[in-house]
Amino acid sequence: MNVISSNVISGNAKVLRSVNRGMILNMIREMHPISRIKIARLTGLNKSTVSSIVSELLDEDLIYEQVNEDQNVGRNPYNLYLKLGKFYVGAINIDHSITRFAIADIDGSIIGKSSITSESQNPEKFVQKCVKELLVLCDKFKIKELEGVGISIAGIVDNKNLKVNFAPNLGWEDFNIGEVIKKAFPKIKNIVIGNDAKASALAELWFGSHQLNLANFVFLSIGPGIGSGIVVGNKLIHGEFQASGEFGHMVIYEGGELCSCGNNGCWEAYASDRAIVRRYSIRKHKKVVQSVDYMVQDIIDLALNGDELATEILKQTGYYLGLGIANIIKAIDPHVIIIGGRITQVWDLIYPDLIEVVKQRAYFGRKNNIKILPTSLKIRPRLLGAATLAIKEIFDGYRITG
Amino acid sequence: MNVISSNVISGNAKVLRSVNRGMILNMIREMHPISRIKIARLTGLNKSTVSSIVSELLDEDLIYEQVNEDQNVGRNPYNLYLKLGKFYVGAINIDHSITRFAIADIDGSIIGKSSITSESQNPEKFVQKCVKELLVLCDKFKIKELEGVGISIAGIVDNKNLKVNFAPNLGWEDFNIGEVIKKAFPKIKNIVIGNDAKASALAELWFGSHQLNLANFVFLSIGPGIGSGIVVGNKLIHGEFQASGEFGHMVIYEGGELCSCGNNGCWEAYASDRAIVRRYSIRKHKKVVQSVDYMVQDIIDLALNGDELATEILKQTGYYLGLGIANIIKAIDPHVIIIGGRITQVWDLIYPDLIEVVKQRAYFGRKNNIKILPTSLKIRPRLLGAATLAIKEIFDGYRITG
DNA sequence: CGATAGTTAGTTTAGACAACCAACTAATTA
DNA sequence: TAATTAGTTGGTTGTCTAAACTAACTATCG
Repeated sequence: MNVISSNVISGNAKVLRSVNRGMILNMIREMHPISRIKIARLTGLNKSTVSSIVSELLDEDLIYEQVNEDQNVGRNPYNLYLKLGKFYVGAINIDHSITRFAIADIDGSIIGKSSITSESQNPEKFVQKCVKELLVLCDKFKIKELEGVGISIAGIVDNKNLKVNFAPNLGWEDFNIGEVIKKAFPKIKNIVIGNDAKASALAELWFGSHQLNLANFVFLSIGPGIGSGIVVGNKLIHGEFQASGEFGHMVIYEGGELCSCGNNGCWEAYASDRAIVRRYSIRKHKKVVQSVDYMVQDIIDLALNGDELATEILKQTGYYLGLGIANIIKAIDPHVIIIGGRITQVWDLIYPDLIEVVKQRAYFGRKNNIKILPTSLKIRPRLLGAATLAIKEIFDGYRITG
Repeated sequence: MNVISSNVISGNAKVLRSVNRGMILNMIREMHPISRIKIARLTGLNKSTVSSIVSELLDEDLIYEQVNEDQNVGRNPYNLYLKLGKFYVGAINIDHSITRFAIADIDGSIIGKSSITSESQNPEKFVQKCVKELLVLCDKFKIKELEGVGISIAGIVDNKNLKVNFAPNLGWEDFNIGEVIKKAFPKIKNIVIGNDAKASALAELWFGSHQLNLANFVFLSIGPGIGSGIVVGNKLIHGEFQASGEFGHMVIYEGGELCSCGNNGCWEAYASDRAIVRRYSIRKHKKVVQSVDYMVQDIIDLALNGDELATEILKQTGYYLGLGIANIIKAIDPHVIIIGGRITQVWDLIYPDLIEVVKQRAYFGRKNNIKILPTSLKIRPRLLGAATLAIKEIFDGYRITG
């Protein structure tokens, strides 16, 4: 029905250059060290074209070269590397209790970090405070300029208009966060905001160390609620209203437990940190005890020290996680599912029950192909995700698909 | 992690031409009548470039032009149209009971149709029979050559290798259907096979008459089971093992009704045609009666004639459909959900209960934006879908995305 | 052990291709 | 006849390719 479908564009010489430049730059980013000739072979481009683009990238200081000292027959190639220590981005992760900051290099390595307590009452003032905090970090690490700032936040966000549509934990609605940051950071080139789970997925995709093809995968972010980022063909699926991947509120038990959203039987009423605390406190104290953040870590620590009840509750959670993951597999059929959150601390505890349900419910003989793993990231995914949002802007360009 | 991500390619002059040619051809297909100048304005291409490509398309006989007789100031433009009556494709939809055939023009209009009873015992022989049937149709309508053949089938299929991985209703597994067709149709340019629900989604996307943007939508195919096709950014999501969109087997009621897959509480154990028959026959006869295909139409006819029990059972089905659809909305966040299957005959009966659950469970204030509609196709979606699979090959080319 | 052949990496230059631009023609109304 | 809009023509520009070149290394053989 619709015609110039969303982001499909026509091509000319400059677009062509941008496509090939982007391809080469990303290849160097992902595979460095790599030589011109290897790039030519992998991309199918003529080696003279590769040479021409590489010399542009050298001029732009995005990459550098070094002679390869291998002892092969023939002339040694120059190794090409991504250049670090030159361009930096700022990262802000706004969570319901703590807001974290970081400065990152374009390879995702963290230069410096800090954090403050989140304040939700006056979003404008709070974001101004965040920007100041970021500037302090820049000062501390003698960074004069940021190439961009990425903000990840628990809620539905509209990156195009730089707005937070709905962040229930913070109580923010239709807040134009981009405007506030633009005012405080008038010189900045890129401001990007994203949902925290989707940003985490990006971080895993770009900087994860699992030796797996993540072209099609789902990142599950388990916290008080459950969010996710769905990656298909190396790209995030955002959804028509930026609300895809809200698996936390899918029904798995029609008429079951009451969820924070007001409905019954949502997955996160069974498998989230909040559900763990609820189940544990009911069993332990015969009533529901609040304060999720504290408690879930306590329960995990108890389990790690051999506490029976805590262990039982967490194993149960593995089962419930598996139920929802089986649904995700049926919906998306990803190659891998990667899980982030405190629960990954007790991975060995939850995994057996989790994988058993998944295998039992994995339809169509995929039993041996299901890869479910904890995140490989050493930095908090949501914070590194915020950085990735900004880094992505530097490397993304046009792409040709066939 | 992976580098030359799947189907991303580098560009040169020829690829550029293909991108722009494809864009113009598809614009004529979707919007005809349209003039060169309008295409230039919409694509952003220079009008001389458009003229050059259009004259190529005229030479290839894919389009034709006609003077526009409007009374505007200035020279009248030539209207460009897609040329019909020149290229045809064959379509085969293999279902568990009936296999249908069609010859279609490249605008999706059906030239001729026929059908035979499905035979699953000897897949190779049966497919040979299908090919013969298609040749008979060609003969009947004096079509000398087919540009391609599309086959849609209820099951998991691997289009790359033209294999049926798993078709439980037919009992086929790892059957190389492409080889059989290639042998019988040695001259044919394109053979495409696809899952029936995914093919239906394509048919709705290409030839549906809902005046809606279907760039992001889900087609739900309700039959004995429930399958779906997920379209994101105008493209089908296939899944790592070609098994995405198998929403029929997601749990909505942990521990609930037994499903044909052996697990409990799957959506299709509540909302499929088979579930309708089961619930109706238990209430009517105090036991489960088999033969789904017959019975569901009977129950629908009863309801259309005012039968109370049939009406009640179908309204209940509306509720269960809504439950699963709410899950799909949370997973994918599509712009529209379109439903195909016999159940759409009683759309007015099921819709109120369906939409009520969906709105109740639609998180994040989307209550007024949810579009759930019956298919707009006049031809059986699964058959037109098979045709679309083959037609798509004629129009698809490289695309540049930003 | 040193000259030379063989091998591989990267550069240069000429040519092809496709899009762009500006000036043109064509066909209409005011 | 002026104004307007659609479409064509011919020259220009940007990018990729192909092939011949240079650069730098190893192997080997007299």
